Amino acid sequence: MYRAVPAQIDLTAMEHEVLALWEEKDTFARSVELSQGRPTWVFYEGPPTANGTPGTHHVEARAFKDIFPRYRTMKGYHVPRQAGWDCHGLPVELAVEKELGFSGKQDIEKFGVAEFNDRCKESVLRHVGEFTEMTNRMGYWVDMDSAYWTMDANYVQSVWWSLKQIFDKGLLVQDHRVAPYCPRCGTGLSDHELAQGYETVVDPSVYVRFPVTDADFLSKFPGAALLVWTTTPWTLVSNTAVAVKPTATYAVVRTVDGETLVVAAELAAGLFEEGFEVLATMPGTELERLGYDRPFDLIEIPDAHYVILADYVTTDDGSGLVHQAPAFGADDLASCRAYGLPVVNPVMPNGNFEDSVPVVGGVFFKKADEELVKMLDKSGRLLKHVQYEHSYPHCWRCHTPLIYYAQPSWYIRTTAIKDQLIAQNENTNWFPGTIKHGRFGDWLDNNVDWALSRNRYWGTPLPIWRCEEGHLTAVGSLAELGELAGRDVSQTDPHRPYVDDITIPCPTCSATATRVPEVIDCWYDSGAMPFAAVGYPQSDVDFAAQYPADFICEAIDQTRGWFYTLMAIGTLVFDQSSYKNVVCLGHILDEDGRKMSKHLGNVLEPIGLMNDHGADAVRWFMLASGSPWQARRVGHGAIADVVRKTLLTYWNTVAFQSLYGRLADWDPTSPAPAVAERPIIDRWLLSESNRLARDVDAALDQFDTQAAGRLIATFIDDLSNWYVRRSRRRFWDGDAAALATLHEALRTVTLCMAPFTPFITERVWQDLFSVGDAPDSVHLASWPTVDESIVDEKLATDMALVRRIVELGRAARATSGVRTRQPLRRALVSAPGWAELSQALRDQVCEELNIQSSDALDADEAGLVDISMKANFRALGARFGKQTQLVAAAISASDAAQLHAAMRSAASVSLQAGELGTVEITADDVVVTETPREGWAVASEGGESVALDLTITDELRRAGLAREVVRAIQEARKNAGFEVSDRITLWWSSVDTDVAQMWADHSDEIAGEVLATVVHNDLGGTVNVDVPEFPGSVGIARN
RNA sequence: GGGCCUAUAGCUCAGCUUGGUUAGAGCGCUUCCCUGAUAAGGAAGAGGUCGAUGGUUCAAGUCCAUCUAGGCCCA
Repeated sequence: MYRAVPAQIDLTAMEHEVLALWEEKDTFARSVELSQGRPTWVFYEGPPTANGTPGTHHVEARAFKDIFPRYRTMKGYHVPRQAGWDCHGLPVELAVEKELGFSGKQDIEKFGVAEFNDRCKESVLRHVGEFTEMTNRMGYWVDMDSAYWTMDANYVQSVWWSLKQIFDKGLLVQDHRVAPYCPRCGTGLSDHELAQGYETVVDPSVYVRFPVTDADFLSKFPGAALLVWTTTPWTLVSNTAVAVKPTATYAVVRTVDGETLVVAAELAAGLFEEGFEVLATMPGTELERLGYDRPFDLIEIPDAHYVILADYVTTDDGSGLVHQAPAFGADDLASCRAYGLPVVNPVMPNGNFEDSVPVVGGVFFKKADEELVKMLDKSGRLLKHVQYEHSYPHCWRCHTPLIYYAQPSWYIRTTAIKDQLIAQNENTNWFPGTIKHGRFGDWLDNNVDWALSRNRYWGTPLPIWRCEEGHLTAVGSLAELGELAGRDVSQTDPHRPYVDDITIPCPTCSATATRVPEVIDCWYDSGAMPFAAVGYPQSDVDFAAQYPADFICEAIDQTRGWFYTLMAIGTLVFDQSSYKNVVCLGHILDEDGRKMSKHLGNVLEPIGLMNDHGADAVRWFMLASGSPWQARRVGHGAIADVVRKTLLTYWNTVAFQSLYGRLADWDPTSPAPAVAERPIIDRWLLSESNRLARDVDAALDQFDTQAAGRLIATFIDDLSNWYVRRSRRRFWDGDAAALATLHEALRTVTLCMAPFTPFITERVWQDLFSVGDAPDSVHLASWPTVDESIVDEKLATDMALVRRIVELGRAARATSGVRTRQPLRRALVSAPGWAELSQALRDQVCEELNIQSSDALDADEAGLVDISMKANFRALGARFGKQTQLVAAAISASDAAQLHAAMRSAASVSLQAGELGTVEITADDVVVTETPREGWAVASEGGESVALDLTITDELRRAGLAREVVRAIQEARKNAGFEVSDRITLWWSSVDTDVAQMWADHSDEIAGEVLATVVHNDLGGTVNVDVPEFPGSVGIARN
């Protein structure tokens, strides 16, 4: 026996009950336990950075991270799900700095690193609580009790171990890195900080002559000079090279002043407006290694000062020749390094030139511009000097102009394993596929070494100890460190400042070695989670069994974040990427298509959103509404739609089944009638539900939640608005086949939906399906088994035709103005396939349209119909190609009726198609539409038409009246608050003979419909029934 | 500057892989119908140069190229 299911449901309240049920029964833990021993499907949770409150975009990612493990569990896999938290990093530090009102590293040092890191840790713990609450509320099943924390001592040591592996391979090295740097605060800035500080400034823009010194070149072009453009004259002191674009065309020009200059050909006209003469042109490649004389001779830069090639150079502005100062530009550094050029930096960390530099010694870098430009002018090097307005990054704290500044930095030489990375990517399945060779593939193709170190505090300390001699020792664990130090340090917090205090005698020279001051990029932490999360290799785990992941999922911004670091570290340490399938989500936007941000005030708070609409609705929206790969707009309207359209329709069908199942005292565990014995509409529904289970399975196997969701939504609509609508009468009668069929169909769709909407399906499972030896949770149940013998594609096609014919019939009724309650005698149907349809299916049409009989509109009626015919281009195009139009024209020009008649008697017909001559046409080459002529209500579409006979006889009119009476009584019953199962007594009274005749003919039928046990031809009843335009009175009373 | 994604009804989106001649759904709007599960359901109507241009083709929303606009990532 079912539990009673209310027709109305408060989704949010229901979800809280379900959460309590899961809690009480420990359902998640049991679902993982019960699958022990089955094949493992490996999932890695990408740790959210716990440095802020969770947003709606986290719900999106977590919905996807939840659905596939649930689905795979139902499919018979064991899917452990370990949560994780990303604890380190600059965002956490910045948040704490803000809380403490700090404005830079000096404040942190003053405050104390130990104290500061404690605050960072505390901040992480605080935010993790909010994530946990959101995660629970949305029904994301992930084990938070065993969560990994990137700040845990064991985690840090796993990271150390992996860095040691990389160090031992010679791939962890120290080098220079150019990064934005604030000379006042003495700190580098992250990209995020950089974005906050752009200000519009006016800088000098200078064109400077660099005289060529190459003898060969000068012999061809005496007195030639390179024309070089820059907006940072102070960097000219450090000029090391000049870069040209290898693929651009350069010209040697003679100006009106008789000067010989080298510039990019396409920029010459803009630079020399007074006119110029082109002496020669050449590709950039021919200028390579051309020597020149540098503008200032203030500092030593050995083995330099020639032209190099660099792809990044553009010919959009300037001169097409770019001055290179590798200490002050990331591009400069990369291109100069390719030529082995030296990196010379005369600017001190405080932003001033070193005192030893002539002229500008002790001057703040930006202040030097003026003096240097004056010198260039004096020496005759300056060709052109204009003021140039552009946006330049400033420190967001102190507004000091930032300097792009080379600092020593630790790198992982990922470029050395680039080919391996590309090969690993080839073996990875991306969803959507475009990312693989697009955004991610491009990133790998243009791989640069990973700048690993950060000059910060709250991070995994770089485990390298260095002695005065410069010998480096990589350390893989606290135990190892203890051995080296000669004392037990296993209980030491492996963070700064504690780990900094541990010194070791250098294994090479025995001098004292101290840890290098840097911490590492927190992206490395998260990329190390496949092994660090389980404490490998220090712990005792079967690592091979859970590496690599079968599935990971994050939003698209992770292409250069986690997706990359996971693959890179996996490849560096294990020669294999850490994941096989990756789902890459688009971003979530607000209702107006803007990015959600606190600044704009358009953030949807996730818990509020879920309490407004229900977590199921939000999940369904994320998973099945629109394309998950694309940026999507989220708003209350769209989510409310999910509730109304999908969830409540599903729920109401369940409530309907429960209501009539209970009324009939139907036992879901009792043997059901054999499928083959059931009415055709039951067989259709069972075929559809088997198709559903099969097709949703196939879609989810390909990570396509959108397609799967569409299948489910369509099925729910079919279920409610076709199967139940058509079968209501059988449910009123407690028909066992109908109850069994709907029960089975609901069971299938409930299982298919369970990974999407875990709450409502759990509730339905409890109410309808958790009986006998069935699992006590839908989430412990298996994916529905598909019985292919029940799938009937022909029946699906036939039913689709029936439903199209019904639609046409409804349209015809609407145009005729004859309401549906008025029975009609006959419908004529013209549609391919109609003639072969079984009587049972035709009966569906008649019942739905309230028509007594339906017949094929065939040759016998030919005189009554108009026939129109048009070409079937798909068929004709395949046969006639270029001549298709000729044949189509011939078809429309011919007499449709004649042609149609000819086709009925012969397989093919000859037709004159203009210059093409005679062609043979078959019935497949045309689309025929037949429409009756007079006295019929007609609707047609796409070669199918329905005609209704509008003749209304007295019998039909009385039958219509009987229906009218039934409807009025039903309404009265409902208004009077009768239960649907209440039996009644019926009274009627009328002096009209026609009405009397109607009662004589239809009394039993009416009584049956309205559950009347007795009918009196008299006045009476407790409830008066108002039948419109009824000459007399009708009354009812509950028995 | 580079890469990727997107552009279809007032709004949110399918359709594009596999080209076929009145281009679909939902929401909203107008009119009507139906209703003993339903906050439902159904019919008709208004509303579309399928971002622009050019090309391929007998035929282009769909394939190709270029462009425009927006978004994301990177410089």
